[in-house]
Amino acid sequence: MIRAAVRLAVERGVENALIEDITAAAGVSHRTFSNYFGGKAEAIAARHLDRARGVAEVLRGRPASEPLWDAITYAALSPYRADRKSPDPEWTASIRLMTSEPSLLGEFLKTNAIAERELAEVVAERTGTRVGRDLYPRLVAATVWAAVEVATDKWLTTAKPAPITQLVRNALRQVAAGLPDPSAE
Amino acid sequence: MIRAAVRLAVERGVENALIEDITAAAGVSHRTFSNYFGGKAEAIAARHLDRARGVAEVLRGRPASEPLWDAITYAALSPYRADRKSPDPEWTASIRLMTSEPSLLGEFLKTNAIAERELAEVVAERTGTRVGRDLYPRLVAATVWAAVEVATDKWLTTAKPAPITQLVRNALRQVAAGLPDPSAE
DNA sequence: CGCAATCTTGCACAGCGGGCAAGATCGGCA
DNA sequence: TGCCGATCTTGCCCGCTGTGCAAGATTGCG
Repeated sequence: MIRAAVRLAVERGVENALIEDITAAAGVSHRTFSNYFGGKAEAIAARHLDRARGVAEVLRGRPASEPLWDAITYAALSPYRADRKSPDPEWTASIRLMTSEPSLLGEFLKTNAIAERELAEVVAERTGTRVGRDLYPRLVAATVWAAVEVATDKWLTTAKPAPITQLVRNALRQVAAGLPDPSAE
Repeated sequence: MIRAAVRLAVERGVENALIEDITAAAGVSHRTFSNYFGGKAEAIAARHLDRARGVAEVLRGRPASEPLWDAITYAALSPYRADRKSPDPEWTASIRLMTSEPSLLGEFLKTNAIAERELAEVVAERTGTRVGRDLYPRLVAATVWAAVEVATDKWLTTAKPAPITQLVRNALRQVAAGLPDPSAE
């Protein structure tokens, strides 16, 4: 069902991919679709949501002895490890779609916000901080996702991009170390 | 019109504030509303969008001699300077609404994304980097907004919060300096 | 087999977004 | 002042969407 939604939306554009078409392609009724998803956008974002939430999950599984940012980097790269070689073309297509179509962008950002929230929780556990009290875990989670988003976007929009794993690693290193003005010496 | 949308949505909830009601309260037709906004969410977020874009605008106006993060901090705090005393209650209400109502959250995040994009542009100008080529300006813009969002959220959800300007300043200082593990010594 | 819980479907309806064309309003210009 | 073009507003209309409701199908367990 998710696959049908993504495929049709990519093929003919989001506007021209009627829910009716999607449900027909998936062999379910219009009504069933609504039982599972709040709308077209949610269906298209569903796969990405799973991947994103996995990051927090993986981080939780890392040994406590591992340095925080090493563990974070490992977790942030984990979605790409699942892909045998270059990232799942269906996933990249959905990202491209969600970041380019205004009607989907909101849902895309929402999924990242959900994942970010969960990541902050795990970071808090690891660092002995509390999400409700300290800024730290939320700042870490927010900057991590910011780095991932920026790296992903660069990877998607550059002609001959470096491997996405390297871009993410690079971005994470920068935000972890701070971002002093490069033009000031 | 924007005011009417926010007021009604806050009073009776987003669901129960029909566009028809909003347009009636604003003295315009249903159709005119659609000419200006793509939907209820966009109307409610409009004010926040203006404030958010102002940050990039203000940063552009800062002297080039000012250290980057000082200028950024000044710009990030500028929306609050407009408010005579404590932040505009209408604005805070709209933020509360947008962050709590799932149907508005996407639009809220979109506005921040737009502002972030513009901020990245200005940061690039200032630091001699290029948005298309370097990760740096986008990482800065993204982390700045992350800091602002986290600080704002804490301010909104804490019982007796510190002044929001202080929270933002604090968050910005942390992300600018990097985020090493506080539990590791 | 039988029953209960869950999932799926069809129906119906209000709300929404937007194309279109007619009318109103406003600005400049002679 | 009076005219005209540009912009803004409105009403009409239609297809798409989301959801409450109730009936029917399916599944799993005893």
